[in-house]
Amino acid sequence: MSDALLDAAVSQFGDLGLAGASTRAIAAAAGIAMSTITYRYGGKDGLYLAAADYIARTIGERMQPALPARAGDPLDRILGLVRGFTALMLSEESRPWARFIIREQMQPTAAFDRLWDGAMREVLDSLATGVMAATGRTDVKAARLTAMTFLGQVLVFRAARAAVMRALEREELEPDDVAAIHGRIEANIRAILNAEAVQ
Amino acid sequence: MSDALLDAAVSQFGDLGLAGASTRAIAAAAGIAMSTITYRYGGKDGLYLAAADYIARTIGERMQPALPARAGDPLDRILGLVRGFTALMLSEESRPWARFIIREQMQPTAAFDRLWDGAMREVLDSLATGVMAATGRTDVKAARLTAMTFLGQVLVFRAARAAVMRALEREELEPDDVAAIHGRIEANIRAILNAEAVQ
DNA sequence: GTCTATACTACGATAGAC
DNA sequence: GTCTATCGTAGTATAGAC
Repeated sequence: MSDALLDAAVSQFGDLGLAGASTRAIAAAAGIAMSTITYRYGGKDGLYLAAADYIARTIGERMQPALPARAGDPLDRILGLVRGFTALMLSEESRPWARFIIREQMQPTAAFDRLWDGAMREVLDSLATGVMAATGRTDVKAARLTAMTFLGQVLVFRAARAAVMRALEREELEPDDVAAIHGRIEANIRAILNAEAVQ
Repeated sequence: MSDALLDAAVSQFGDLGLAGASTRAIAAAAGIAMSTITYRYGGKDGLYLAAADYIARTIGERMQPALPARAGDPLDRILGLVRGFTALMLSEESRPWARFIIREQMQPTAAFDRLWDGAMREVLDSLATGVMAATGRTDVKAARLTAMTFLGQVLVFRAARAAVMRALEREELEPDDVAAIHGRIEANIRAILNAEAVQ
């Protein structure tokens, strides 16, 4: 379900933060009166939480297909999950809500619980399970740590996008940059899991 | 050189962003009158840029010892650089200015140039040079991409700190968590460089 | 339910005393 | 140089018309 008000809220909260965004501007972008926000969500804070739910729902839908830890090669499952996450992080679509999430990571509010429960925990668990299966190791915390380093290699291309663009000397990501990033990450993960596997 | 006003500015701009932070609150934290900010830096924007310079200077000083691409094993140089960066990202000291930088990454302003030139470019170049030396490869862009994935594995522990704490089921990072993170990252980098090295 | 009006608060900038 | 006092602007919330 699409919602003009929530789209505008995610975009502006993501770009400017809770304090920086204004309900006037959000309402204007959504084509409604500001007081309608008060009516529907009780105020700015309520709208912010609703935006978090909206993001969690969207990510959940996007990642769902890759999630189930069904039978199959664990390495393939991990690579599929990471590739999906990478594509998401590189996409323009992810920009506003990735910003939203990173802000919440740095300063969690009640909205972070909704993001974590609604979208993040499942992805991390699925990755950690795959890591254990692929390496033959059983330390859950260690597997989660490894999974985190996988996610970090992907996240950096969104969270440090400005530095990435300077490093690549580009104005924006070209298709061959995207391919190179996918290839680099996949090679890294293969190397790490390979080195970690118990004989 | 320490400066109460710049410390307060970095902290509050980092936590709340340019729009969210207020000059009144910054001045109060620094124990000066708000109008003194106008006098010294011309206004809020000027203070923000000065804060960026201050951060770049601080990071430059911290990373300086590990930077020179002197003789020695390239793998050791890389691991030393990454270990220093990891210690910085895990430290409480880095919290306020890491937030500041990540905000600038997501929405670069003129302040990003100062951060990039003053602190980041040198670290990335040094890492990329090390990657080329360690693997025997000569593609600079590819080496920078690899360096970025190294930094991403470190950055995630600051940028996604809230998720890390939930994954580790901790309230705050304990010494053995820090040791495990250092060990995980080092093992990953060894595996990646090893797999990448031309025979 | 959604709008327009308005009340109230907090912000950044500036002028002028010291 | 640093302060206090004040101005204009923009923010959220609310009351009341439709």
